[in-house]
Amino acid sequence: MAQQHQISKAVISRLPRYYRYLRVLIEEGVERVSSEELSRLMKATASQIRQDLNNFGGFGQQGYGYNVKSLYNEIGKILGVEQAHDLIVIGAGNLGRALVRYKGFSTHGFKFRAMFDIDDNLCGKSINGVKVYHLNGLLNFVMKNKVDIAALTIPSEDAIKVSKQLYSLGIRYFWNFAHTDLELPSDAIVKNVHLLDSLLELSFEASRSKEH
Amino acid sequence: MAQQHQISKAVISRLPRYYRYLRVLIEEGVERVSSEELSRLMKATASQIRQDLNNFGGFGQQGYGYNVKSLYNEIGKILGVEQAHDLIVIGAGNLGRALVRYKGFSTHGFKFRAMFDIDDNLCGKSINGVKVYHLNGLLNFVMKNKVDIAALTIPSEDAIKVSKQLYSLGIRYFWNFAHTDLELPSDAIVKNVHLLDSLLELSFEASRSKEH
DNA sequence: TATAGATTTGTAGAATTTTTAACAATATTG
DNA sequence: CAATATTGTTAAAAATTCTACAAATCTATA
Repeated sequence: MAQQHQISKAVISRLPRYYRYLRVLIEEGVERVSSEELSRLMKATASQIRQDLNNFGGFGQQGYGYNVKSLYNEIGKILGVEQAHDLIVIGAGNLGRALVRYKGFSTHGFKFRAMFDIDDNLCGKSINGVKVYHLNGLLNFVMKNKVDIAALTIPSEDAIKVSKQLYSLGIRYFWNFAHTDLELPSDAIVKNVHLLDSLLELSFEASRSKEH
Repeated sequence: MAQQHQISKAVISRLPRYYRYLRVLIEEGVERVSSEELSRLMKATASQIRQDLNNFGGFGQQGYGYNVKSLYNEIGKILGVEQAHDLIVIGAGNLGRALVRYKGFSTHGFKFRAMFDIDDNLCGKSINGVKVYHLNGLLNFVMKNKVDIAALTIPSEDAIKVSKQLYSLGIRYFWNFAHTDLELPSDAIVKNVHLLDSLLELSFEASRSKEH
């Protein structure tokens, strides 16, 4: 096994962005790229790019730069897109439906296996080929199927409750869209998408500039 | 005008979270809170909380702590929830619809004024009281109405194009859900919600832990 | 093919930013 | 009024970013 020195959060959060830009370069038929070129494109410093990538190994070559395709693949490996990830979505409202309908996830190994809701009008339906079950069937489903990640698109209190159930069933990865923090043991890994928080940051900037 | 020393991004990104927790405390009828109590609740250090809040003024009192309600209001002011913010949503798909349907935004001063789409089946409809117009009418609408923030829930290329148009019409605040960075002058302020990026971070953690 | 000059990485160390610790100053409480 | 609680703030520690450059490779040319 390779060395497993701790990668900083700041670095991890930038990886998907590198991945994104590299994909664009591939689509444009670009074969090689230097950290300098990439930095201009991404509005980052070349030094940061080199240092970030070097956390995972020397992907570049002096005098040449980086091979776009192979760097893309390496970052993909690091991000785990080569493994299949099985997801369930709790909540089949607009947000949940938006998730299962977005094409981009499936091309990176994410497979939506089921949705769950308490609304009887939704249960039994299929959204983009993903079946909606009643929340009552959640426990049964999770015991019988491989589930890696649970996406939570339900109100805060429900999200806290359901995430605890899912944790007790062994699920450790949560993609949380509820407007609250989850209350889980520390080995659970939660990625929050707090839309109001992000909108408030925008509001902060907007109000602030008006003061001048 | 008060001093306007630069507030760090890290601090700003924590403000909405303070705001969220304080609201919960208000709902629970809690009148005062110390940085120590809050830190336990929020899993942060008390020191960080005190220092963050102190960027904006001495809201606390030695020997007492912080008055929950007044701190909540102060942070609300800082975040600009007292001003009305007029939003438009570009893209009336599931994601756009999820935004205009979510109750939480309107209670903080955010008003969705219109949605725009190119799908004729959607145009003319109303979603949660918000009318969907054809994208052709965007320019006209923006010239005749106050628009503070544009939410973009359309594919990447379209988002880049439309955001440039909106910028040229004077809009400076963008809430971008497209899977790309926008290409705008530096006085535009963009908050990105890159769902795939956030899912990939989760995938990174999941893959990483499997290696052990 | 050999070679000189240009390019570009990987990395050590400096600078900056962010977080945490510690405590004097001050208010609260009984 | 003494004991306790808790802030605001200074200073230290830790984390992150940037600068600078030696080492390695590439490219063009004779």
